[in-house]
Amino acid sequence: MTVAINRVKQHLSRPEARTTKTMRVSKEKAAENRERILVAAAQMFRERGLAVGVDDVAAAAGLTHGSVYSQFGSKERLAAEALNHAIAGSAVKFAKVESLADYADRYLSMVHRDRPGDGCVVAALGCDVPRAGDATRKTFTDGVRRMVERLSRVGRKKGRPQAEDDALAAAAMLVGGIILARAVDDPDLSRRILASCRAALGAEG
Amino acid sequence: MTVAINRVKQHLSRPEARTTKTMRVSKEKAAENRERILVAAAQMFRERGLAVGVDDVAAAAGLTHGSVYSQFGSKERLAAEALNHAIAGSAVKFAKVESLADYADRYLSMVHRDRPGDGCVVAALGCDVPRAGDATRKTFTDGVRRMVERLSRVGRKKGRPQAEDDALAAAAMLVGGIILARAVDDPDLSRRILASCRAALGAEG
DNA sequence: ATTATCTATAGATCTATAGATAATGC
DNA sequence: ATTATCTATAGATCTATAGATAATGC
Repeated sequence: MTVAINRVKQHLSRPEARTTKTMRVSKEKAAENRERILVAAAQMFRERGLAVGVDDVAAAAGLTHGSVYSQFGSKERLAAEALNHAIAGSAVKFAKVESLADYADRYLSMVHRDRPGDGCVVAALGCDVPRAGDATRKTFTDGVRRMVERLSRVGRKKGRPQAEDDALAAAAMLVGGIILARAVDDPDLSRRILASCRAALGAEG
Repeated sequence: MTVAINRVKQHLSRPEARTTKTMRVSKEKAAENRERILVAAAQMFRERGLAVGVDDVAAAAGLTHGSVYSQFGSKERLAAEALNHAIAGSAVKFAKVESLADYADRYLSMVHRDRPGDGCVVAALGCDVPRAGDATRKTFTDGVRRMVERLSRVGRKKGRPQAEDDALAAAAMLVGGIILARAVDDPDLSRRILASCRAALGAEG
């Protein structure tokens, strides 16, 4: 339904084009379209996996798949750019976090569990990435690095030489915790998984 | 290639059928075929995700997809049974583990990382399961429960009331650790992830 | 002249079903 | 008579490309 609305909107904004089939848009508009494709792709890939079709992504952005190919050339490049976009968003979201406990509280929340489309790429696509293309894997690895860096910066025992070890282990527990909480079909077990991981990482819970 | 060999084998075992197109097999043979489909499916789903086609699975078992539908009725039921088969296999593998450190050492190994087809279903398909059918999710949840039970049984601090909490958090770190180690495209980072998680869980590393 | 977009379409795949086949197992 | 299997095929869907279109931006 968003699709139809977007399509209509674009037509309404240029009434003289109503009878024509296609049109070329301004550079500004094209950049806007590109951004809209990226936003849609970033959300849909996280929600439904990398198997989401190019046509679905395009439709969600109010365009056709031809436009996506014109902008990105291939699905692989679209995926890599979309992941990058999502990772940048997460970096902003967690920029203000000040302690590991705080990080865990936000990351291992019910909200994050229930809204994968707005959440961490690593948790949403971790299992799919080994089967994805090189560009996608590279972008993903960058996301993991950023997450680990932030974790080692907010780690409680900053002086310790094992700061990076701690951050890597914490990242694994965060990612594994959300993945398990999402996958399990028992709401109570799901809640216990999140709570246990939060507790293990020092959050009050 | 395994495909072709299997097909030939089946034909060689009944030479009089060589000229015919199809044949019915004995109950015993049918059960054998079913088992072969399950083994192939369990491995392929873990390696390549639930998106693997029915035809690919059938071919790997030396049969056609029609046979799979005759045996399982739908892809969903095949997937659920295949996961169950794989989970049973893992239970056997980890039955002898005696401590959390031992568990971590085996689970967070390079061998496990590099052979997802023979490894833990939870780590291989955790991200895909939320998007799968109910039967698949249910079987998966059962697998998580079994893993957690075993972990709480081998937990170092058995007397503690938080035994289950510890097991849930440990499961998250194990699963997250393997997933990250598989996804990342930097071998050194991958090794460090495994080592850090092993250390955090008390393994000597 | 360039180019973002659309339409149409090719060529793969994928799940599922229908109908034929022929041996099994009663 | 039953049934495990195969073949053929329907009907979706998916990635990608070619060619047309028409406004932009020089």
